[in-house]
Formats: sequence, C-alpha cells, structure tokens
Amino acid sequence: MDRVIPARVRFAPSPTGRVHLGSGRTALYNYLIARQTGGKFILQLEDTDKKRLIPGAEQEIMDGLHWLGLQWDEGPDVGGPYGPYRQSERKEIYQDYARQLVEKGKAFYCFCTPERLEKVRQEQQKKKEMPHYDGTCRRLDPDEALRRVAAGEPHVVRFKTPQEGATTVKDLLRGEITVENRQLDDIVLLKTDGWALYHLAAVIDDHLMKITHVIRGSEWLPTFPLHALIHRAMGWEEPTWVHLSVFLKPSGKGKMSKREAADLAKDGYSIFIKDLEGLGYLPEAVVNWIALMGWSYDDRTELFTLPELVEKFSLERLNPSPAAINFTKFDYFNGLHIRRLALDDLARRVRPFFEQAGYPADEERLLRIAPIIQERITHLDDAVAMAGFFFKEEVEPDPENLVISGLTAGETLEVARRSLDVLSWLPEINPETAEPPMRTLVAELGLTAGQVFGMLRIAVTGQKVSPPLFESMAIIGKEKVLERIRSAVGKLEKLVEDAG
RNA sequence: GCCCCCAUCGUCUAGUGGCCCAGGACGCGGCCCUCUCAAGGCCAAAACAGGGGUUCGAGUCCCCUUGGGGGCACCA
Repeated sequence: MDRVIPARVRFAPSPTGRVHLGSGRTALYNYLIARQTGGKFILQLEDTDKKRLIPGAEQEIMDGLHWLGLQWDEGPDVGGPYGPYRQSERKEIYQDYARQLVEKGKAFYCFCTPERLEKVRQEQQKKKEMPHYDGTCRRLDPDEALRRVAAGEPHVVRFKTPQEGATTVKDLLRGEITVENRQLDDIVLLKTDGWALYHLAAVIDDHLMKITHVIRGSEWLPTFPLHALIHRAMGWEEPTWVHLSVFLKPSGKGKMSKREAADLAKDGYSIFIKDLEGLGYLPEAVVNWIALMGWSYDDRTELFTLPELVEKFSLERLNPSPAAINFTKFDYFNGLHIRRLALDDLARRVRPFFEQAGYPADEERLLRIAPIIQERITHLDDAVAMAGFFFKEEVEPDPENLVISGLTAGETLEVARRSLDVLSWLPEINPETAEPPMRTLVAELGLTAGQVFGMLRIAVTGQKVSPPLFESMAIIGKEKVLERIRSAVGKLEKLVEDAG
C-alpha cells in the first residue's frame, strides 16, 4: 500500500443559518478524508459577518457534528496549533495579508461608495452586461491612494484581477476549468469595517492552516478561479480543490427552498440535521444515506457504517452531477440501521420517545419489547404507536372492533369466552405454552387463526396492529392479559344485550 | 443578460471504447411466508435527453441543441 500524506481539511460553516443535509455531507466527506489518511479534521467558524450571525447557530453546528459522530481535531472549542479557529479572532491576520497584496501590486484600495457602485451596477444591467467593478480606483496612483487611506478616508481593498488572458484551475472532479480573466471581477477582499470577506479569509486560512484539500459545495465554483488567483498572487501553493455537487429538492427540479422545507415538515421530514434526531432517525442512517448521495463504492454495496466509510471512501469516486434528495430511501436506510442495532442499544434509543409520550418506560420492559419491534419500525418514534400499550394500565378497544368479521357479536363473545378459558388454565402465557392450545381451539371452532387472534389482539393491545400476539402477551403477563380479555368479554356482552 | 458546472430507469447510482439488446438499490406492481403489521425471499415493469461527428465499434471521446443547476454583494 502506498504511503498516504495525512490530509488536513477544514469544514468552515457560517453560523448564519441552520445546518442542513448538504453541509452535513460536506462535513462528512472532509471528516472521512482526514480519518482515512490519518490527518486532521478542522472545524472553523466563518463568523466575520456580524450582521447575519444567528444566536445558537454555533452550538447547533457543533451539536449536529457530534450527533453525526464527526469529531474534529482542531476547532474553536478544542483549540489546536493553527488557531484561532474563529475568523472573528483573525481580523489582524487578514488585514496584514491584504496589505501585503496591495504592496505587491496585486490588490488596491478602493474608495467608491456603495451608492456609486449600485448605480454602476444598474447601468450595466440595463446594458445587459455582467455586473462588475468598473475599475475607477484601480487606476488611482498608489501613493495617492495610500495618502487617502492615511487620512482616514473610508475604503475597501479589492483584488487586482488580471484583465488580459485566461485562468485555468483544476478541480478534482471536473478537471481543468478555464475562464477568461475579463469575466472575473475585482472582488472586495477587505470591507470598510476592516473585516475580511470569505474570498480572502478562506485563502489565507487554507494556507496558514496547511490545508491539503478544499472540499466544499459547488456554489464556490464560479469564484474558484479567483481563489486560485489569490493563492498565486501570494506565491502560495494551491490545495487540491474538490467542488461537491448540490442537493436538489425531491422532485429533482430546483434546489431546496424555505417553502420546500416547510412542505417536508408536514410529512415528518426535515433537511436540518438538528431536527432528525427528534424525528426518529439514527445518525448511522443519516451518514449512510448522505454519503451515497454523490458518492458510490461500487455497483452494489449500499450499507456502510462510519468506520467502513473511513476505510472505503475515495474522492475519485465522487459524482459531479446534482442529486435530488430522496427521503423514501432515507427511511429505508433508517429501518436498515435500526435492525442492525444491538437490542439494548435499541431499547436505550427508543426510551426517550416513550417518555416524551408520557409512558413510564422502564429499562427492563424496554429490553423485552426491543426484539419484537425491531423489524417493525422505520423510525424510532414508531415504537410508541407500535408498543405504547405495554405501558398502559388499561386498554380501551372500541367494542365494534372486537367483533370478528364474518361473525356476529354473540358468536364473537363465545369465541372470547372459550379463549379466556383456554388461556386461564395455563400456568404462564407465552408463545410456547399458549399458541398450540389456542390453535387447537381455532380448529375446533372452525375459524382461522387470523379471525381469533385478531380479536384477541384488539382485546389485549387495543390495537389492530401490534407485535406478534403471544410474544406480546408474554410481556404483558398472564394476569393482565386475562383481565383485558375479561374486559373485552364484558364489552361484547353489553353489545349483545344492546342489540337484543 | 453574461459566466461556470452537470446530463444513464420516477429517485440514488454502476458503467472510464468492445465484458451492456446497460448492472444494483429505493419506490411501485405481483407472488411466497404469515395471527395483524413489518422484516425476509422470489418475479416483473422501468433509463443511456436530441442531433451531428471521431472510430471497425460509443452510454463511454468531440461539437451543437435542449434541459437542469450554480454564480454575477463591502453574504458565505
């Protein structure tokens, strides 16, 4: 095996919004490359835009990554040798390099007001031109510009993008991309308030933090050549660039929107990592699912755990085309991973949902329920609807539902009484003791198991759908089972009386 | 409007010039199993966007068209 160079990768979300599946996947791929190569996964916060910060967003990012199991090696909370890991604490660093670029003649001070720029933009749009900086301050005498800066005149720093020729950059998935330099703008590097913009900050951080692979969303593709140009202007070596495809809404037409997210919520889905736990999803399933949206291992393997992904992931097998989010398949993966859980693990994970629903779910009983619900639920919270009756003192089935289809209430009553009789003679009720004699009874009555067991299911669980009858009875216990059947007998008697 | 990216079943994808009259998975339909519901097993329907090239041969390479996506801020 070839000796691999440990990758240093940086996941740098902005705490200006919620963490969604797309950023989760970007984080995942970064994490995988770091772990696979024995490198470092770095978390940084791009919090330079004070106006857009959202309280709590920082915590949501960290909680989300933790929940997915993506622990970072360097970050705002754990520190590291290349900090600080909050861009808001790196202001002077960015200013220093911006100054260097100006000194090298690769950038310039710009004194244009936002109002003037807006006017220029509008005129350009009217003329059907691509909006871009018109170059006014670019032509300024550097010494004069310096004097105006020294005099305290408000200014920004802009990159002096080459006006001639073309720039060729290389993306790992797409190969070489060439753009005419005149299509590139003289982007702002440093704002009037002295804060760096993404374009400058990202390039500097990538260099200073010795980042080997920039793995990010394809929304950066258009400005990618600019970033490479800044690297080159500084005389720095470029990292390997990898631009991931975007996630489209389920229909495949268009990207996710607020409207779309709201519609999804109605169906019990969410694109926000934070919501997924409460919706009964396993982090294992989320990881497996998003890993496969834009990446594949071969033509058949689909089940992956995080450690397996660390072993098998490769950037070369990424798919550059956009992918529509498919929640149906997400549900499938969730069921798949639920079934792979150890029983005590399943019991532990399902417990909060019972408690939230108001059931006194004790560990011992949960452990007995786990095996009979494991293959019946696709979301953890489905367990409540499936097995809530185990924690109820009494169940209250609708008398009408007790009546066996094809039989009268009176006939059903007789079946219920005979069943009660058979079961009451047993020392204990479980599949081994109860099922054979009950099947004998079913045969004697000339009915089907479905008819008789179905009635008993309603009587004992209060539900039309439940885990297997006798397994359920074993957990409920003989006493309470008989009690519930007696209660059902009572309901049937009343039904017969009322009818007669 | 301009620039960039992308294009195989409804969806996620395999396919890197002959192994493909295109494989897997989800979903859908059918069957089996079955005390309900699941899970599981089996079977079926379902795609190379269109048009030009290159080549003995193209899903695979090139060009155009079309469609989709992204971007064009003192946001990230």
